[in-house]
Amino acid sequence: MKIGYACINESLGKLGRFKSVTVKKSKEMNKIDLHDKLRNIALYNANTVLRIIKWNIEHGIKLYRLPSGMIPLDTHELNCFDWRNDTELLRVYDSIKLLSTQHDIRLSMHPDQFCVLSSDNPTVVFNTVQTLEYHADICDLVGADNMVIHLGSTKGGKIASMSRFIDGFQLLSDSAKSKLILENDDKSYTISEILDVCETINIPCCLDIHHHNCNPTDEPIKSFIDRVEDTWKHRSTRPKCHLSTGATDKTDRKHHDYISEEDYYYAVEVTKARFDIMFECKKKDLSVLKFMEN
DNA sequence: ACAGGTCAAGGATAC
DNA sequence: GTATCCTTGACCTGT
Repeated sequence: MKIGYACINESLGKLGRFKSVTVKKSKEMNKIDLHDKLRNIALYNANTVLRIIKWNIEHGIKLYRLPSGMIPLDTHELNCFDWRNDTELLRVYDSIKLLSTQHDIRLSMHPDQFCVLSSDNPTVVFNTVQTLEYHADICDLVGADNMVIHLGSTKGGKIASMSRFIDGFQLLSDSAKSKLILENDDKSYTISEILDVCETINIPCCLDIHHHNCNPTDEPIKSFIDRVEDTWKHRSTRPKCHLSTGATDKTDRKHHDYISEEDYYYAVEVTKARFDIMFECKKKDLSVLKFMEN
């Protein structure tokens, strides 16, 4: 069982953070300057991931999520940086892959809220496919095994939306399909509904325990564990769950700075210590460290 | 050095 | 239909 965190590393200070550029700023720049800026940021972000993974190795942390902004403006029409063919950048990605493989580090990604495969707007679905393909490419280059998203929209009802999601999934490349995993959310789709979709299209289900507390099912969480585990069987990876502590109480959708001991040991118990646990809290690595000392 | 405002993208909700 | 919030982090501007 591995535990880990997402994106930022607090211990490294400024060196554990990432760079970005806004569309607005990019529009004010000439193409050559913008190209250089995008390339520099992409290189900086890749080296930051490498730096963080080295730090993770020193501290025994073997689970880590890369940020979505590895390539600034990734799928935006303004992007003039041919990152897929940049030898220097690919070399850094390769170092990440090599180091992670050597040290048994599990990597993942999490495309953000704008990725809505279930949208009723074809343009949104088209953009989502582009974004998922971009994430899948980065996953391949650094050796990440999965990318997790939410089911998304509920327009026209959940049944119709789940059906749109399944249709949207068919638009993805085999590479993206083989990495996509689905997570229950804190407002709309419960673990039960997510499992139905996962079983239909044969993709793994990522159980978010805090989301389940906010958006529960009639049945207790433990009754879903076997089904969740079964969705992972066809991939050669351990099941994964997300864990947060509510800012004020169990059903507070806002995340606390740290994961509480109570929540952590509950997650271990519920998943029978057979799942990797991704911490989702503000203090990132600092929270994970608290549970690494024993 | 620090505080506050701003920023690509979708969706839900309130008016 | 339009405004606003959700929510996070980086960056910029003003003090």
